[in-house]
Amino acid sequence: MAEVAARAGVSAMTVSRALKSDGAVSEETRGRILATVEELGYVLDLSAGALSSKRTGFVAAVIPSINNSNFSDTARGITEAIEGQGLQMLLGYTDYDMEKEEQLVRAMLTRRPDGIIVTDGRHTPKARRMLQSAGIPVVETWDMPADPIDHVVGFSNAEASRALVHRLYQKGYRNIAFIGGASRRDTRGADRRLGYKRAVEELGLPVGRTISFGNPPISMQQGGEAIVQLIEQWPDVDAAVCVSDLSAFGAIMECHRRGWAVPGRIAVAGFGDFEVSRCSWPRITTVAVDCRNIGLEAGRVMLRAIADVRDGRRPGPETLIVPFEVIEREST
Amino acid sequence: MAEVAARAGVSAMTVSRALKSDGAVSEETRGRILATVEELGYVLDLSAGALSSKRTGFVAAVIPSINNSNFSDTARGITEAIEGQGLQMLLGYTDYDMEKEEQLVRAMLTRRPDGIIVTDGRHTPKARRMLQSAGIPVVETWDMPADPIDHVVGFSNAEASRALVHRLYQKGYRNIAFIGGASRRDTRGADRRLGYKRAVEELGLPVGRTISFGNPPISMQQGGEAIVQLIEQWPDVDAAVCVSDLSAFGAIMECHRRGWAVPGRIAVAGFGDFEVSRCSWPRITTVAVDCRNIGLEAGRVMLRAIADVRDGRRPGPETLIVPFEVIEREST
DNA sequence: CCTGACGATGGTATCGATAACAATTTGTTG
DNA sequence: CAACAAATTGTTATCGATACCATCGTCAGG
Repeated sequence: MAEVAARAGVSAMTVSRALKSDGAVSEETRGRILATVEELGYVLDLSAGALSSKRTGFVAAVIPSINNSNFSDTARGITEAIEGQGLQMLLGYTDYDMEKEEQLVRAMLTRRPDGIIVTDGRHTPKARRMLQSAGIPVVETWDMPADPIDHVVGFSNAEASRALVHRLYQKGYRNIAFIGGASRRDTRGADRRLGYKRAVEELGLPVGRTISFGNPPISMQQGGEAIVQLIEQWPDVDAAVCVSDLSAFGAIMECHRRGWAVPGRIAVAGFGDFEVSRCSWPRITTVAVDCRNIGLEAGRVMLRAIADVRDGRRPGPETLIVPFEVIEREST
Repeated sequence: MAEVAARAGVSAMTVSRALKSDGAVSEETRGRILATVEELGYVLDLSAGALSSKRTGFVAAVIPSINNSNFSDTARGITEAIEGQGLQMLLGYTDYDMEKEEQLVRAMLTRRPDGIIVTDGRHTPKARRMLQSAGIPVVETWDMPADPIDHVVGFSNAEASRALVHRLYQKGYRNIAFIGGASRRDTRGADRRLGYKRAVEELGLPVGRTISFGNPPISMQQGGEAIVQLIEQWPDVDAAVCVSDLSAFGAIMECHRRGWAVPGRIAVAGFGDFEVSRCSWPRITTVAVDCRNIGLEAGRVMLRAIADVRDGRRPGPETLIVPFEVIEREST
């Protein structure tokens, strides 16, 4: 930067100002400086700027999986919201593992992000403590935490799942099962199972029709294996609620292969409104959440929070509940 | 850090050493320091360390889309390779847009990564120049660039597509079409189309059976729309090669809906071996590339290159060709 | 008992930018 | 044209760690 400054006949400070959009520099000087920058191929070093300004321009985002289109949509939403504001997303994934989340949070805080967005309402005690004492805005998403750390942009997975079961009941199904992961690592999956459980209980339906299969993320293939197991174990089941659309799809395809009509022999519903659910045949009944919008809103909450910190304001945490919708299609 | 140092009765330098794995500190002192760190809840500030050590510990990774499981698998591979080496991935996506790639590269270089991995062999002239003059290792992946910038871990999309068409020919198909995106933004898609073109020409098959539909990423739904258009335009077509498995899946589902047998009325093949191709019915013939492995290898090449830079070595660029495989399934 | 090697630790300069304030120039108004 | 405000630019200290070199014991070998 000193070199650019010398060449343009100004001080380094003026170069610095010329390179920020809001810098107070005369148009003429800015032009000259930008030309010099171009000429020398100079690239600003934000890692140095971060040190003096005490703002890195990073927003850390922690998602369970980068391969799950629901969460990558959320990541896209976050990017959309913050890019253009001079912020850059620092993305990491936990593989649905709270221990890994803790490590990741630790690693990210080491980079001194201006804020952090996590995709869960539950954390290890250490992770929680780190998030609380980091001194930056925190947004928890995709969940309704019982005891929020700071801001929240989410919905109740249990409520959504419950609503889906009720819808199936209205349609006439009376023996409804749940297919989900075997591990409790996936807290959202656990919440969906809980919602299912509540619904069958309050509807007076047979309970305990639950197949647990594999570790998250539950794959299409596991859905296929699970539905076979389900039908063997409880032949009278007439509908299956799957923890996600992917397992629902796998289940339906396995049914096709075996000549079981969907619906007819068994109805299958999913969760998440993945593209495959809209394009497969039959199309899959599911719960749609606007994943990208969760990211957008989380990003916006983060922008406001960062601006508040910058300007010394101290407003309370925001809680945003995003809507979900049960979408009925041909699979039920 | 000064506070930790004072509390532990040592200098800041010793604290710094205690916090690196390779630091030369006596076990006793390290123990005392780590205890103090824990007690105070101190978190190392890498953004400051980066400035003095001139190594940020970032590896920038630029992929076309975060929603495409092929590329997110590659990103996972990169993470796997570099994490545990004190490196952190800085991920960005271009939406298959070379202009956006340029902006992204610019933004990433501003963070002074220790290396950068891009998912393409073609770039805007400016992007190319920036990558060349950044003074850090560059790995181009998923492609075989005509004129590599530095290291390469890839394969020829054209060759893969050509091999697929040949396999269809062996199976007896004689009127083979291609379904791809309308834009030339997706350079890999363009390469696949090129390979298709070469194959039908050298096999003496009818040429020009090409449907272009929508912007990348080509969705499932667009695959469905495209196959209808294809059959209307050339009713004698007996096989369709799709630019990706997702469009192939959409096409097959649309055929189901309309009662067109796959195969029979028309065979459909994809590209990428997405999970949906293994789990749908019929399962989809495709070209499998080990996406995660591309990331792993790219990460390893990067690790070596960074170590070389650190130790002042200056070996030539590596080129790694990863294998692809045509997998024949029931859809053809 | 001296010497040199080595392990452990400390002191100081420095990485490359920006904040904060100071200084200078320019413009405006009565 | 004086006087003051606004716009522009410069100076210096600083952000929080690490590189580099110096220092101080300790111990083995002669």
